[in-house]
Amino acid sequence: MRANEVSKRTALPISTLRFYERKQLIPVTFISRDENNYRVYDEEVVQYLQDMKMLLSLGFTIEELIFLVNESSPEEKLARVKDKIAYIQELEAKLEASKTFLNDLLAGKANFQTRCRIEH
Amino acid sequence: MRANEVSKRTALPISTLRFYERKQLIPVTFISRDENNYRVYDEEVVQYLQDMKMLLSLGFTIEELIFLVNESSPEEKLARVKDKIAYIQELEAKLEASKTFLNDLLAGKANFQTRCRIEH
DNA sequence: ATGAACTATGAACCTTGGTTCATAGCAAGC
DNA sequence: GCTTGCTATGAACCAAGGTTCATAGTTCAT
Repeated sequence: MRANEVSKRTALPISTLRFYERKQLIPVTFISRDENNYRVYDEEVVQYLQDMKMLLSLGFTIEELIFLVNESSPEEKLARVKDKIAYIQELEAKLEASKTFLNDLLAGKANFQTRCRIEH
Repeated sequence: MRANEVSKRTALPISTLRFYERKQLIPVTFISRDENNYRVYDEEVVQYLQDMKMLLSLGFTIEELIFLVNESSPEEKLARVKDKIAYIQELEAKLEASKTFLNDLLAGKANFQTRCRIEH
């Protein structure tokens, strides 16, 4: 499979595929080269990239993912994932607080709008 | 009040205060100058900055906040805040999905770990 | 067999939200 | 009055996560 197909199947720009490869987020075993030096991607890379995309969208950084993928110990992987779940729960609490804050703004409970109006 | 005090009361570095000012996130009416050209901050700027800090931490960008603060129409402000609440709700749904994904990882339902192991 | 589309490369560029630096003028305590 | 510390400025720098560019070789459809 060449870059174009991987790009279409993962909805990641080719430039991003190359960027991830440069960052070593894509294990070398997923990519070989043909006689023209064109990249040949393994079938499995599609699912792998979809997972990475998901994990990135959760707030994992590329560095974290590289560590997660390359981490030799399954226990370490589990620990990382558990950490992330805890982090997500914190985020959820924060978002709840945020909604309250914004709803207070809407209800006029905060003096934010008053202070904004001062400016005009 | 000078920069040092604002910095201490908002827990924002002075460099950040100047950065926000440069970006026009701080309305000019909150800052004047003394005879030495030192900034003199209005008392109200403390609460204002605390609000901005909160809003930034929710995912508002500086550009959004500038617009929100300077928006002349109260209706527009309300619309913006409502949009943000909707956005936060989307985020919450996404985080829920993320937790499910990660819990599946932990439970070994995904084949992510298997594929990770392939690399070693 | 020719032009459009695909692939390769390294380097430069981009955005967001800031921080650091070099240089210089005030300030405040002892 | 001297030293330490606060303030000022513009410009450069930073990290993250990519994207764009210039240049060059390859492939595919007609």
